[in-house]
Amino acid sequence: MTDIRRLYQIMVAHCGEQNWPAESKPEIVLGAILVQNTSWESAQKSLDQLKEATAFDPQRILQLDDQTLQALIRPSGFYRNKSKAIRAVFEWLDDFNFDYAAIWQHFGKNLRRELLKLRGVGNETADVLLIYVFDVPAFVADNYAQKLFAHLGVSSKNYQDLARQITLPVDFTFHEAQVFHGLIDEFGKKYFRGQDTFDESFLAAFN
DNA sequence: GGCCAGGACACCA
DNA sequence: TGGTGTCATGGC
Repeated sequence: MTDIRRLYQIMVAHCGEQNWPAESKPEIVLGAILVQNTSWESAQKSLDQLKEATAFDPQRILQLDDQTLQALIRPSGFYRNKSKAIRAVFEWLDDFNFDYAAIWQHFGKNLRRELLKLRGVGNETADVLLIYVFDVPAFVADNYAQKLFAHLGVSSKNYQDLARQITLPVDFTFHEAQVFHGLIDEFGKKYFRGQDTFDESFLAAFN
C-alpha cells in the first residue's frame, strides 16, 4: 500500500494532470497563505483584488500598509493573521531578493525548518511552498490526503502522522510532487466534499 | 441559522 | 507530543 508511483499513475489516468493555478511564484505564495482553512473560491477573490492593486509585484505588496492589505484579502477570512503571514514571508523572501534558487542553495535540507519559523507558515503551507515555489519534491499530508489514504488503508490522526507514514519515491520529481498534490485535492473535492460517491473502481485498480 | 472550507498558533496538561 | 479554543468571511 506504499506504492506511491502506482497510485500517482492511476490518479493521473483518472483525473488528468493537475497543478497549482497561478502564473508566478509570488502569486503562489499568496495563494498558499490565503487558501488556509477556506475554499479556493474565497482565496481567489482576495487574489483578484491583490492583482488589481499590485499586479503581484513583491515590492508593491511589501509597500501596502496593514489596513489596505487586510481590506484586499478580507474575502478569504482570518485577514489579520493572513496579513501578518504575507508580510512575514515576503519580507523574508526580500532578504534574498526573491532569488528562490539561491534560497534553496543557502538552506538546502534545512529549508523546511526555516519556512516553519515564519509567522503563519505551518506544515501544509511549508510543504506547498517547497513544491511549488522552491521546486523541491515533498508530500503534502493535508486533510484530503489523510482522507484518501484512510480509504486506501493507511489511517492517520493528523498531518505529521500521515507524513511519517508516506515517503515519496526517491526518483519523484518536483513536478510529479506538484501534480500529485493537485490530484489529491481535486480528488478530495470531488469525492469527500460534494455528493459524489467514492469511485470503488479506483480502489479496485489500486488493490 | 449552523456548518464547513486545500490551517496556524497560543495555551494547557 | 497531543488536545482544544480562537481567528473571520462566504456559500450553501
